[in-house]
Parts: sequence; structure tokens; C-alpha cells
Amino acid sequence: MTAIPPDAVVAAWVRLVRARHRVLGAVEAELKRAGFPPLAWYDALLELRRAGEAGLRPYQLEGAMLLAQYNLSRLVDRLAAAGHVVRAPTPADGRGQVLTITERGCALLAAMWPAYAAAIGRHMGAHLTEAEAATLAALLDRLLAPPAEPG
Amino acid sequence: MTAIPPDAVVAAWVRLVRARHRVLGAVEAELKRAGFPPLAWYDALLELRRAGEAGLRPYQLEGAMLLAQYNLSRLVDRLAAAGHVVRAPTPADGRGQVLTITERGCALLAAMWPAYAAAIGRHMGAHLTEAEAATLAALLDRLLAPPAEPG
DNA sequence: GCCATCCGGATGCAGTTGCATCCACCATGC
DNA sequence: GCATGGTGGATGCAACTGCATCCGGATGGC
Repeated sequence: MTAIPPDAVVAAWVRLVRARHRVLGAVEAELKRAGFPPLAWYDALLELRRAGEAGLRPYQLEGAMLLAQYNLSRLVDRLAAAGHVVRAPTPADGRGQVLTITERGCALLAAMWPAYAAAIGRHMGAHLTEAEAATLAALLDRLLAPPAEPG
Repeated sequence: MTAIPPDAVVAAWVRLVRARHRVLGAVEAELKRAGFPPLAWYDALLELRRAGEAGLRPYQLEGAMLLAQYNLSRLVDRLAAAGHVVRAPTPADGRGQVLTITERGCALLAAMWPAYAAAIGRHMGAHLTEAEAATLAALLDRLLAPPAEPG
């Protein structure tokens, strides 16, 4: 159980961290230069747009984005303060709320996507063929599978 | 220049961020549970051990780890406060300093590695064959290549 | 020698994260 | 109906990050 992993695994691990650091840094920097908010805003708004008028409960959004509860709570604070999101009480559950994206939020998504996509293309796509990207995506997916069961 | 990247690239991008988040989170959590400091400490000490008695200048360490200058400055503060690293003035350059790892720092590296390696194995190795890990490492390496030159 | 500039490194401050805890409300047993 | 425990979400506080700036020493022009 505590066997040392093969070199290739350690190499992949190191590169995973570094590549993500590098590409994310470059992409976020581009977006910031263009005057856009952090990517977390984009992700949250994207989920909310996908949910449509029904909206999402904060805990659902928390599950969809891999984000800690307190962290999401404060992200929603900021999104609401900026007018991208509306918090409404739930009829069904007095403790909870429903989050829905506003027009303004949709507009932000629409404005960000071209810049975001271009940045992804520049910092990721430019380094890979389409086939390589597909292979990479498939391999990374393996890492997202549920953790290996203890035999 | 602002072409939308193909779906496979976007898919790889999303999975890159999520996979790193997931695996890093799991690995760091394991190390923390075992009472160890954050991985940044390990990385820094590893570089310093590699440099041996000659040590490293902070700006060299900054380059080796992808870490902002002010950030490194404070990481070194913490490492020094914990006795893992020694700051000494440079004879060659009055502004600078040389960082060297202490016995205690080496001991920490030695203590952390088994736990770290086991965590990598569990959260990364368990999901991939060795060949897949090698492919993944190679693909991620492409992302670390210098940015594409503007034609 | 003297000045302007640059570079290595530190630091004050604001914004963000992690952790622990708290509050309110739901659900269950009785 | 009321105590008990669980769940959704917020928040005080300490740690950490990013940014801008600052300081002191090096370097180059003259």
C-alpha cells in the first residue's frame, strides 16, 4: 500500500502541477488584463446559466464546482454584490436559498467567452494537436474517476 | 488569432484544472493529516538539497519553483523560522543572500517522502498504467514548452 | 567620483482562503 | 409538542496571496 510509485507516475504528477500552474496563470493573466474577473466567477455563472430559471441551491453549485462551502458562500457574496446573481429564499426549505443568474451575469459570460477561448487556444491548443488534446483529456479523466477501492 | 479552440482542447483544459485540483487536494490532505507542512515546503527544500552546501540564491529558487518573488521571500521566512533553512549573506553580492538547507530540513524531506510517494501512488498511480503515466507526462510536457512564437 | 538606473529582496496593505464554529431550520423519535 | 440530531449556509479569525512600493547595493555613463 505504501509502495513507491514508478518514475513515470511521479513525472506525470510533477508535470500535472506545473502545466496547470503555467497555463492557468497565463490564461488568468490574459483575462485580468482584459478587465475580467477571476475564472471562478465564470465557472459559477456557467453552471447557473446551465440551470436556467430554476436556479441552483448553493450546495449544488458547491458540488458542481469543486469548491469548499465557506468559499462558495463568499464567492456568491461577491457575485451578488456585482449584480451577476440573485439570491432568493426557497419556499421548500427555510434554511436554503436559490441562486439564479441575472441578465448582467449572462452578459458577463458572453463577454468573457471569446477572450477565454482565445486564451485557452493560445496557451493550450497551440501546444497540442487535436488528437493529442483528446488523448490528454482521456488520460486526465482517469484521474477524476472515483478513488480506487481498497481491495 | 482569436479562433475558438477545438472541443478536445477545451475538454483537456477543463480536465487539467479539475484533475490537478482533485489529486493535489487529496495528496495535501493526506500529508496534513500525517502532520506535515504544505508541499511548497517540500519543493523548496528539495531544490535546496539538490544545490548542496553551495546553497541557492533566493532568485534562483524562485526560478526553480514557479513562485512569485514576494511569495518566496515569505516562504523562506517560514522555513527559516522553522529551522529548515539558513539565510547567510553573500560575499559576492551585498544585497543578496544564500539559502542552505539544514540537517533539520533534510530530516523533514526524508520523513515526508514516503508519505508523499504513497499519496502520489494512491491518488495518481492507481488510476494509470505505467505506460499511460508516461504518455501523460509527455503530453503535459508539451504544455510546459515555451509559448508559441507569434508568426 | 557622481549620478541615474537596475536588480535582489522585504514589507504594508487589501483581498482571499482555510478552519472552526455558529445559527437557523428541517427531520426524527417519543 | 418537544428534545435530539442532522443539514444548509454564514462568519470571526488567523494564515496566506497579490500588488505596489520601498530599501539598499550593484552597475554603467560621464
